[in-house]
Amino acid sequence: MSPYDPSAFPPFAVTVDLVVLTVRRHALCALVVRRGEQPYQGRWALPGGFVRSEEDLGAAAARELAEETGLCAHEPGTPSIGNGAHLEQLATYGDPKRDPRMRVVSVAHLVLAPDLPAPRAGGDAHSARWAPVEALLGQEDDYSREDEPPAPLAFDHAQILADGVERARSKIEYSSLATAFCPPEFTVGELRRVYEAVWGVALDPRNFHRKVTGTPGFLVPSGGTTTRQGGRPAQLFRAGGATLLNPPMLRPEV
Amino acid sequence: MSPYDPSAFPPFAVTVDLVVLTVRRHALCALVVRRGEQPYQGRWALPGGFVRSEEDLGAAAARELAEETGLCAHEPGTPSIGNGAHLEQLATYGDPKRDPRMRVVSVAHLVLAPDLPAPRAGGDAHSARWAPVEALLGQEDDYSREDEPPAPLAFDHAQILADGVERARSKIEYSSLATAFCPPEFTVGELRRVYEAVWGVALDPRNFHRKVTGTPGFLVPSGGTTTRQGGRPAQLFRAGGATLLNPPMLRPEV
DNA sequence: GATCATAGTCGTCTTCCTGACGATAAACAG
DNA sequence: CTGTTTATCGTCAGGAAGACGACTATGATC
Repeated sequence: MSPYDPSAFPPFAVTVDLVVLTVRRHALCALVVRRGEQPYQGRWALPGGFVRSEEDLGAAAARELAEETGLCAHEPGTPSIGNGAHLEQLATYGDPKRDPRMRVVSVAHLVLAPDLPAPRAGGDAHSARWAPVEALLGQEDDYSREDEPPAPLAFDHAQILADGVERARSKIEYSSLATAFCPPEFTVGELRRVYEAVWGVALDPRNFHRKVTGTPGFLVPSGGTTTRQGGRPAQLFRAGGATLLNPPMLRPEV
Repeated sequence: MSPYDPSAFPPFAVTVDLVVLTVRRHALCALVVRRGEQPYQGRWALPGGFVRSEEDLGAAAARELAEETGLCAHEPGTPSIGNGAHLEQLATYGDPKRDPRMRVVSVAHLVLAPDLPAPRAGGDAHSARWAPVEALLGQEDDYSREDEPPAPLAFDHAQILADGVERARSKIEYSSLATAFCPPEFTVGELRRVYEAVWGVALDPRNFHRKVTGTPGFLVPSGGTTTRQGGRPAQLFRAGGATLLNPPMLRPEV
């Protein structure tokens, strides 16, 4: 190396893998599909697939997402239309032994989506489901009554998932990205429960309310109220134009 | 798609590109090499090259870095020995048209290094040099007496460089990574000039001194003093064990 | 209908951090 | 010796955040 000789380069397969996160029943959940073939047949894996010949990486990720969930994702540059989810590139994994069949370089992407109905299984997956990330990553916490034993994810997908979760946890600190987990209209309490689920901590409702309503551009009132959470009616908000929070939300000490 | 069929995948070339940053003469500079062949012959580009068949992505980046600069980089997981620089994966660029010859997916890496002597030109590059990022990115600022007209970088390297610079700018806010720009022993003033060069702002020496010396684990005194910056002798420090700064350094308003 | 549980919202107080900036200390240049 | 440069310590006011009390407006229960 490295005479830049295009005629003699080692060929790689390039795939995209998706870390699709949502908040369901007060828990951070990831989308996983059951593998229908070897290797790791029958094991859970992150959704993904090959990048096509004339396809950009982000486009491939958005296509795979649509195939698996029907979601219309938009990257930050793209104008935000419809009920799209947030999509961003996460990292690239290229260990020579990560796929026993051949050399595969996978460009992982992170998707943050509001709570959805059951995912539709599509493509090569026998089935798809939402699973709490704690169970998938084999944390210490209680999945005593979870219906799925914590079989490890296929390939290096546990590492990819862990990286995606950590990205989400840190990114909602200094950006308004937590609203990507919420429906178009939401209450301060619902947004707080998103933070609590993603961080796995309890937050003071009064300080949280003061913080988010006092940050300019974070939330804009939509006029209505709702009692879907019970208790006193809560004001409804939409995500404001601000994307960066300054000063940031502070994650409580460990 | 996407039956995961290894026998029928579109082949890609996978490369690593390097954004190597350092601080020289109070300016943030990047390592660029002059291209010796088509396309973009004679233009400046980021150093990089093909990933080998049995080589991990980070290893390929470290190898290319050593070939270009002689630097021994270590990724965060690796134990930090010697005069190594900081290396981390930045992002992956895979636009189908980014290289006119063929489909190339490039995994860009970010390297932060202390000020070095002139880079040694190696590999396929006719020559290598440090260039201020402002000139490379065609900023508004004064490069009136720069010896190089701001010819745009080859391929999409201007975008990659801009992403790397932005990563460095934000990362020194909440991590101790600014010390990667410093020699093993440095003064508070030298560290402050790193921040000033990377951010392009002036910082109050008194508040900066209070902040960095008051953050536990950021700096540990090494015992000696130096007057290499002129003026009153300054205490010498080494980087402490802390990697995350909490609370972070605050970048002044724009 | 009274009571209770639940969630939302507004305030207060203390503590910590930061930005602005005065003042002193220790070197070198003339 | 005097001015210049850089380093370092201190003070003060303003803002943000954690802890927590108090009040409000619903639905559920008796």
